Parts: sequence; C-alpha cells; structure tokens
Amino acid sequence: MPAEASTSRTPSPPLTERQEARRRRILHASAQLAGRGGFDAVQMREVAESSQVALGTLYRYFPSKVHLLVATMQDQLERMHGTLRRKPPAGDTAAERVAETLMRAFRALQREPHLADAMVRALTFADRSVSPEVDQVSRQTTAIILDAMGLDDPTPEQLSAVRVIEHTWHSALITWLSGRASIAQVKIDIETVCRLIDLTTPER
Amino acid sequence: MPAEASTSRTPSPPLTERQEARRRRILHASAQLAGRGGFDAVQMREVAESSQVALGTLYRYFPSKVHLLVATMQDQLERMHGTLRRKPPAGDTAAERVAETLMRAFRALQREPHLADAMVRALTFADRSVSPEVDQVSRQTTAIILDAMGLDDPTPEQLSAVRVIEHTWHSALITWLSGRASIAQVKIDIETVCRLIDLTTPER
DNA sequence: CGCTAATCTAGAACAAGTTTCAGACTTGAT
DNA sequence: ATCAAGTCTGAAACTTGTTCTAGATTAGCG
Repeated sequence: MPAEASTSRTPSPPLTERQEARRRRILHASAQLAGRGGFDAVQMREVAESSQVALGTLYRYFPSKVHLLVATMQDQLERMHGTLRRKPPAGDTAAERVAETLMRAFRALQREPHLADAMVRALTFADRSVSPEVDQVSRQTTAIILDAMGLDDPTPEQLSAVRVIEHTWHSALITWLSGRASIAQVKIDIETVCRLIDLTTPER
Repeated sequence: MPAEASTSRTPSPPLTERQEARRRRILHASAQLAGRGGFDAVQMREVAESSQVALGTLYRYFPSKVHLLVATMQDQLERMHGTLRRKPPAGDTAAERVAETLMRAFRALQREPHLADAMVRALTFADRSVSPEVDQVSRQTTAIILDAMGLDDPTPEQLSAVRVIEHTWHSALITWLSGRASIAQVKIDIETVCRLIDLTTPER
C-alpha cells in the first residue's frame, strides 16, 4: 500500500521514523483542536504544545496555519476515500451514485462540524502559496467523484461537470457552515448539480 | 432612486452628512488598497489613516476587516448591477444570457484582480457574525442572475439552479484567483453550469 | 447660547500568526 | 567513535487584527 500517496507531490527527502511520528502528532493535535472550536481554535502555539513540538518545528513542517489545516484535510480525505471504497454507493445512475456519495460525506462532516469548518475555511482561504496542496485535495475529491460515477476515462465534458460539482460541493458546505443554508438546502443543491451528469453521460 | 437600498437590512439611525462622508471615504480607501495587493494589503491601520479616521472609528463603522470587505463588495456589486441593467445581455436562451452576464462580470473582475481577491476571499472566509451582510450580497447576486434570465417569479426548481450557479460562480472565482484554474476554464465551468437552466426551464 | 449624550481621536494594550536566534540534540558518513 | 550538517528547542521579537481608555468634538435640544 502506498503509505505516502499524498506526499508524491513533493519528492521531499524521506522522513525518519521520529519525524514521521512528529508529523503525525501534529496532524492529530490539529484535528483534535479543530474538532472543538473550528478554525479559530486551532492556534499554532497550542498545536505545538499539544503535539510536543517547538513552535519553530511546527512551522518547519507546515509553513502556515492554512498549510497545516489543508494537510489535515488531505489526511481526513484519504481516510474517507478508503471508507467510501469499502461501501460503494448503490444508485442506478451515475448521478444518483455521486449524489449519494457526497451526501454520505456530508453526513460524516455533520458529525464533526467544527472540524469541517476549520478544513473548509482553510481550503477556500488558501492563497497561491498553498496551491499545490489545495490542488492535491481537489484531485482527491475528483477521484472520489469519478469512482462514484464508475468511470475510467471521462470525456472533457464529464470532467467539466465534475468540476462544477466540486464547486457546488465546496460552496454549499460554506453556506451551511456559516449558517446561511440548511442541511436540506445543501441536499437539494447537490442533487440539482448532479443532474448535470445525466446531461453529459447519456445513460444507456 | 433608493440610495440606501442596501442599508434596508438594518434600520440603523440615519447617518449625518459627515458620517455618510466618512463611510464613503472608508469604503473608497478599502477598495483602493485592495486594488493593489488584495486581501493582505487591506490593513486596518492603513485604511483608517487613508480615510482620515481614527482606528476606533473605523471599527465602529465596520466591526471587522471581513465586514469591511464584504461591505466593499456590496458597494461594487450595486455599481455592477446598474451597469448590467443598462446593457442587458442579448442571448436567445436564458442559459446564454446568464452565462453572458456572468462572463461580463468576470471580465470586470479581471480588470481588478487584486480587488476581486480581497472581496471574494472575505466573502468565503466570513463566519456567522457576517451572515446578514453575506446574505445581502447573495441576494444581490441572485437578483442579477434572475434579471438575466428574465424571470419574475421563478419556480423552486429554478431557484435551486440559480443557487448552484452562484456556488459555481464563487468557487470558480476562487480557483482562478489562487491560480489553480485558467480564465478559459472558468468560462467553461460557467457555461457548463448554466446548462442547468435549460434543464429546469423548458424553452418554449 | 449652554447642556448632555453620542461620537470621534490618539494612542496604548492585547491576541495570535509568523519569524528569528542561540544553543542542544540527531543523523549519517567517515 | 568522531565530526559536520542538519534538525529541534525555548524564548523573544515582530506584525497586524482587535479592544480599550481618556479626553476632545459634535449634534440635537431646551
């Protein structure tokens, strides 16, 4: 199993065991603090203390709070992709399966709304310096959606549809997290956008 | 003309002339600083100095940097809605007109990418305390899209489509601003999502 | 005009992200 | 085992958003 699948971006020098452990402690502390309190509760000094690492070291591993939270999201996403793989969605059409998959992910986020807040806010607040990492998250999300569609090599049109679905997914999450949309509303939006798939994938 | 259309939310005590002038100076300084440098360049001390107002006063008018930038966005949006009204889009279908309108708005933003950055980042970073203002921006955007569609009372289905279009609009802007998507890509995404309108609005 | 409450100003103070630095500790190669 | 290079630590310093305070100014009113 590729334990460093997400690291494939930067062929950084392989970490020693203790370094790997530090990295893990940091991500764990980050997720923990985010879990209660959300974005604001993830304070770099606290993350450092909580993971038994000096502040300077924390910054060596993750060059900013946003980097840290985006990495936390990568971590969680991988976990989720694994879970989803184990129980694939059951719908008849691609649109149904994608909608089901996203709603499943949404329910998982609802169980940890503060964590969701921290990760999503970091993701959309990220500036250019975090582009590679954000891109990685985006690729991972795309992979999840394509998995649900059951497609191996999608057409450009289908890729557009997937991108739009991702846009909707992120933005709908934000409106929900900031209390401007209900859970029901997010559900409707997801179902609505998933109809685009039928438009580009003439179901046989 | 309803000069305080956007203020209708909070029936705050009417401002004196000098106060109105201060508010205007602040918004102007904010847009100016945002215009070069984007989100980070809008520093509250600089805004205060630049608009000849004490820091405490700035915070009395806008309780946070995000509030300030969202208000700046409201301001710009109103301007744009006026412009768009004067030259309505010419497409045959609702989908075409909406896409054309959004692309026109997009081109306007391209002329001031830093300003766009500041406003959009503030919008998506806003937490619950800014919900009313963000909601106001959202209503304004909805109004612009419905205008383009040429609809007076849309069906719930059409409203869903409009919401999804807004989601895509915001999120696509973000990917463009952070350099993860090209202008062409944004165009495709907008055109793709606008097809949803045809799905919910059987063109006669 | 003269008073009172509200508003504004200048500036200090505080909070959290980020940077920096000197010294201690690890690691990998010889 | 020893040394050089790289890493980690603890603590202070710096930046920018935000809050607070004491005193000046302004607005509305009798």
